[in-house]
Amino acid sequence: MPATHSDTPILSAWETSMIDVFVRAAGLIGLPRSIGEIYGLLFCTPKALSFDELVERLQISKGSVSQGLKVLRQLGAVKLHYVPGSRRDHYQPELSMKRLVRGFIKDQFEPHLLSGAQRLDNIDALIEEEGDEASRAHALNRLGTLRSWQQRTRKLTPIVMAVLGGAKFFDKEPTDEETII
Amino acid sequence: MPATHSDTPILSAWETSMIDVFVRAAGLIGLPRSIGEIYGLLFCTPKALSFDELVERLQISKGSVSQGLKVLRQLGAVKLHYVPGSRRDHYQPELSMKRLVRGFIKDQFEPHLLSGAQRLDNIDALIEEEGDEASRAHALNRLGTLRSWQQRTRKLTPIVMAVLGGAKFFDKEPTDEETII
DNA sequence: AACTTTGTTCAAAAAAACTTGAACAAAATG
DNA sequence: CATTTTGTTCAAGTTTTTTTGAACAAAGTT
Repeated sequence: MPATHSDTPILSAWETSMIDVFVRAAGLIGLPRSIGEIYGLLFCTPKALSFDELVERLQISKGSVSQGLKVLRQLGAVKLHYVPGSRRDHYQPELSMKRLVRGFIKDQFEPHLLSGAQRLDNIDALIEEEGDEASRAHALNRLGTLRSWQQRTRKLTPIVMAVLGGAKFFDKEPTDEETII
Repeated sequence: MPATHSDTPILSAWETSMIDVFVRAAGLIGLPRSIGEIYGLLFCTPKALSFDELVERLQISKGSVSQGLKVLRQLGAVKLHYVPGSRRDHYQPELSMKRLVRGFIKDQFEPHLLSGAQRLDNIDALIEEEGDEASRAHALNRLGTLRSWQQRTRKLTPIVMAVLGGAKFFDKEPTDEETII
């Protein structure tokens, strides 16, 4: 019997399938497969896993695991779990959907939205130094549309978070402030 | 004067910048640059543009424009605009954020959610044919978490649409049905 | 019917994103 | 302090995605 490697290197059928779900989900939000795999395996496993265990069970390189964990930490999607006997870092998945979504929005969405606001101001300036009155008017009109889209997107975020928090939520008018918790 | 090509082949500064905004936005939701460019130029331009005008002004291949318009049509992000004098198809951008978002969700998100539901049932079956009682219990527990995430995501969609519609919105309890419009 | 216009398709080229693994750094251990 | 353990970095390799452009189809013109 040519035992190439022992212990628990192979993933069970249900683990493979569940990891696959996370790989797809990762793809959906623009994250690489390896990140889906890492989070997925942590999600499947009862105990915290070390760096090495991730490398071994997922059969991916140390580089991928290192970079993947870095991103997952930034997103707040994994937490370091101190294990007394061991010098290694151990990881557990964040299981709160609300926190996962917040991390993603804060890290991947909001930065784009904010830089976007500045860009629109630049475009505004560029339009002012343009050709005839009529085309300037149209350009400013479209810019206004874009600004309204941005605003609405910003308003959406806290609402989404509120709903995920299982919160009671109330909103009288589109122009009103939201009452959240 | 070596006039390589005439008319309006070059984009103005503000057009370039505004198109850039859409290219970034496209990237954010996983669509190729060319699609951002096409929608962006349509968004900048007062009149409907033909296939050829898109090719010429954006300086991209016919293939890219053809495929890009196909996707944009599927998403409902562009509309065919009949122009009396011309045999060519002319396109205008969809300007309603609500419709744009709905198109995107319907086309890119919901399919994954639905197929996801089936996948979870398969995983359920796989877990049942597994090792010891304890690990099965944990696996089923995690599967339950995943199902609750799915459900919440499904609940979110109509809420997002309602908010984008500028609608009055009310929700007493997490478990309640939503009252929309 | 032959020709032109308009747009699609798809294989190949180009570009972008992801993964790997070897070299490296940091810190603990003996 | 030399050695081992643990994890990071990054250039090079691989894979995936996107773009191109030439061949093709469909439909209108003359």
